[in-house]
Amino acid sequence: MATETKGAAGPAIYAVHPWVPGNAEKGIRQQLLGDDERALLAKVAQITRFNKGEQIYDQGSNADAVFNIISGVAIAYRALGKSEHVIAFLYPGDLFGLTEEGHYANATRAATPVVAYKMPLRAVRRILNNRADVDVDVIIKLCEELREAQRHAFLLAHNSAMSRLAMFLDLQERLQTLSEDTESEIYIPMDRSTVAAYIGLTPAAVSRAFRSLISKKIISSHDLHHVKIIDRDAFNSIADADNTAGP
Amino acid sequence: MATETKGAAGPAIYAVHPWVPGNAEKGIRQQLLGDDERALLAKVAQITRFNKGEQIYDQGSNADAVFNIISGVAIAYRALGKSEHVIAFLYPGDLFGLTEEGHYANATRAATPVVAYKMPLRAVRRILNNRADVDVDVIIKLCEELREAQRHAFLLAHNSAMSRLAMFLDLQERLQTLSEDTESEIYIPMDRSTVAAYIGLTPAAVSRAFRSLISKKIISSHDLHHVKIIDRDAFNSIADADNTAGP
DNA sequence: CGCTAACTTGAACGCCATCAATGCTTGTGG
DNA sequence: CCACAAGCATTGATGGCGTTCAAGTTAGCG
Repeated sequence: MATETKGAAGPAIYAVHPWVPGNAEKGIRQQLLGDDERALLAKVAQITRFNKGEQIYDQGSNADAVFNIISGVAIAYRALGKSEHVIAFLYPGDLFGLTEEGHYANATRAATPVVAYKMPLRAVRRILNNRADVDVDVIIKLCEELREAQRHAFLLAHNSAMSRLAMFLDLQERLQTLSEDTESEIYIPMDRSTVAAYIGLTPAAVSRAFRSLISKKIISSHDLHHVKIIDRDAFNSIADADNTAGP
Repeated sequence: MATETKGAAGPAIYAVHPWVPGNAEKGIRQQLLGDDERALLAKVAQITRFNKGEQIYDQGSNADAVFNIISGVAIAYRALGKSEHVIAFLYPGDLFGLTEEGHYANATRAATPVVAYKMPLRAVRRILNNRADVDVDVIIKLCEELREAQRHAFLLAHNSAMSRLAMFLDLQERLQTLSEDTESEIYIPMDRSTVAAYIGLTPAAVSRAFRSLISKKIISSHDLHHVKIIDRDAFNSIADADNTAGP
């Protein structure tokens, strides 16, 4: 419906293309899809908007569509008792809803206002079966998401609140190195309790860890959603925590 | 070299095929590749053997090959200080070395004697670029690995040793539901410290958690590598831990 | 059959969870 | 534009649980 195709519009998958030498080291993210691929996907895509906090889909509900974020940040999460566990943060260029079939394995909601392409599963499946080039792009993206999930588990394997928080900030910074340069602030789109649910702590512990990093003059923050790393060396030695091994 | 092609030999990717109705619920794993695809991959594959504990590749080394396990169990891990963090356990039918390019993102070693197909990256890339059908299989497998990594993170988000251990056993059981039926023993191919490195605890804590589950008559074990679940209900309520919410 | 590495067990410490109270911010309606 | 209310973030005190370090035991391998 709301699908105009001016220029190279259409779904976009951003990832570090691993076959281009130099990219992996520098963490350069680029658009994987070619213009014709984007146009192809655009034909079956609908632009959808979600308000901050709005549910995108529920865990266990029928999975009939795949999403591709245009702008905003979404949260993939699962119920964990009366609280919840955050699985991943989804940024522009990310693909989701693909990882589960039949029923969605996690729930997803918008952390900020979100604009996304919504693509019916049947159509996506048809394209995947015919276009090897699109497939490869999806494979690359999935590898990236897999690495991201592994990093998340790595983060959770640390048992100091400060380490976890520092690693979290590091991850967020990396996710935003799309267009920003170093020395800039890290933007934290989600609230404290969501951060807590991601790094496996209580909001209280997250708060204390923040204050601890601030009092050590390692980071600074005036706004709840913006953090700046002051002492990069100290920060790294905490983020790498027990990771302070030799080469 | 050691590549005989009798019948439908060649690399095999096992996964829950999500497009076949009923599979997802029952967790039925099946061979994704067709005979011709297996033959195609077999042409570029070499059968390789590793002894128990032998290194398959190092973290950061040049990634020039993809592996597909035929038999045995491998461990993907990363250094974490002077200890290590286990990222994943790789079972027959799993694909690895694919997720990282240029350099391997994790190290991998054999937990038991391992036999695997080793496929040069260039050849695999060529196949991926041409065969949309193979691509789709890889995509399905990657989605499964992604879910697995997410489950791992979910496990690590719990903060009771017993919960983590129970979830770990649950995962292991699931990975082995390839050919075995319920009520059978769970096989634990790796040693305690590797379990500890996977669930983010110390070996001491793992030991205590085991004894705790045993003294509660929830599991039994005579051998360090075999566990049987006696009280399935109690087990589930611990494995789902705080996950004891309604529908 | 003996050695070595891995597992178990114990005691003390430290860190985060918990619960509760206070302070801040965001959004809403007057 | 201000006042109020509701949710979110912070902060404090206490207790439980896993880490740590170390000693003792078992298991696995030559």
